[in-house]
Amino acid sequence: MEHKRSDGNPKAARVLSGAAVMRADVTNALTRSFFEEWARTGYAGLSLERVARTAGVGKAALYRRWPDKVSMASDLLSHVGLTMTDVEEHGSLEADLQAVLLAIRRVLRHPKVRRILTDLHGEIERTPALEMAIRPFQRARRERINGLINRAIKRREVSPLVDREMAADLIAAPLYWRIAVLGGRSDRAYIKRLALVTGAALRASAPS
Amino acid sequence: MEHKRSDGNPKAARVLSGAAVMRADVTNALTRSFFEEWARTGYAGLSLERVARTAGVGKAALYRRWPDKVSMASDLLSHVGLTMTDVEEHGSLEADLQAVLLAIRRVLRHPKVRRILTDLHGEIERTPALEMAIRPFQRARRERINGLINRAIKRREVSPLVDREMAADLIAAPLYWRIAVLGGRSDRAYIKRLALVTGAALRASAPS
DNA sequence: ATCGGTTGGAACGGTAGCGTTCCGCTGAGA
DNA sequence: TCTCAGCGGAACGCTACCGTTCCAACCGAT
Repeated sequence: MEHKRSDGNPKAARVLSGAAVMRADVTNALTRSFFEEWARTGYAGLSLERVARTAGVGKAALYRRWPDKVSMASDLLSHVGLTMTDVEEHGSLEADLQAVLLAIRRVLRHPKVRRILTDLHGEIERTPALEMAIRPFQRARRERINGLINRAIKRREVSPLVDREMAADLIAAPLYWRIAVLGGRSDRAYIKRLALVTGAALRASAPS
Repeated sequence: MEHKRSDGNPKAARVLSGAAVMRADVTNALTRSFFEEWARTGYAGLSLERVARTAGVGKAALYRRWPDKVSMASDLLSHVGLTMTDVEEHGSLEADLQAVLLAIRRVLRHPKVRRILTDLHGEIERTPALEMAIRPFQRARRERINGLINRAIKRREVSPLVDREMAADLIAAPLYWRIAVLGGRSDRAYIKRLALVTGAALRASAPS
């Protein structure tokens, strides 16, 4: 991952001394088009030539920034904001769960995010470099759920022996399955019930 | 779906009267190569030319059977055996759940199946025809879970008001997420605990 | 033995993306 | 004002796949 775009902050363009620097608006247009095309055609069908074209940019401008598709994807993914700052102390396990589920739904509601995510999960088997790029997201989700469980333990709502790994699966999977895989709906009532049911599952998930 | 291969039984080749019929061994080689390549390159990167080549078959033989990629995929998927005959009366909700989870794991353990499945879930958004082809599988899974719930209701283990739709999500999703999306392990102890926890969730899933 | 349809193989023209290179233009720093 | 690097755009040679067409060889049914 040694790109010519080294600082990771496109907005710093054209402020360096000496000579011209790559323009931030071009970088932004390329970034937008990349994800747009990714959602439209999938990663495998993604053509950098088309990305540059729909960005209204020459191919040279793209290849000056990234050497190839997987580097561009990894770099752009690693620069996506994580926005996981919510502390989420809502007073009960079920309330915390509902907040997490709503946050997950908020992300999965964007059709582009949904398409890119499902496509990505299929592509990772073929392109391990992409797995590295999304590891921070997985870690963030895991820590978020860990915090939720720690609070529940402190409240004596679940056993300290609760299986955290299984808990992570139990919380994230059903909603992802429903929204992203099956393309189904999930209104607020569904989320609320899912939070209650998941809470019951977590309370029962201590090893016997 | 009006292919020249109309009977859906390749083994009936060369028994009709009158003249030569497409050879079943060629059809089988193409089928095998199609899924092989699908697992290797993904649906989007799947090239019919390569399928014919790796099958040791001329392109003409392939195009004589299917007009294009999506027709071939739909046809082949619809001919995959469902093997959902197990009645599964194991005496308790948890035992039934464990049997279903083990069956799901048995399928997801095959790397090719896993790859094709995750790829398929991403591709469906772009190729709705594929969705039609896997509907029978979804229906079979749904009925299997419905039967499981009916037996649990009869045993008075769960409320008759249990949310069947959510139950389907709760049962299938965590294991799929763990094995296919995260690429994680799932030994027999994990399955057993997951069955217990899912059972607790189902018992709690009646509307308040 | 003849017939008819499938076979593997090769080739067709067309489309498309890759990664590179060159052009004349623009605009900001010196 | 001059310089210089990034800019859009066009073209390069290359590779690959599409869907079609032709061929001689083959083989089972009649």
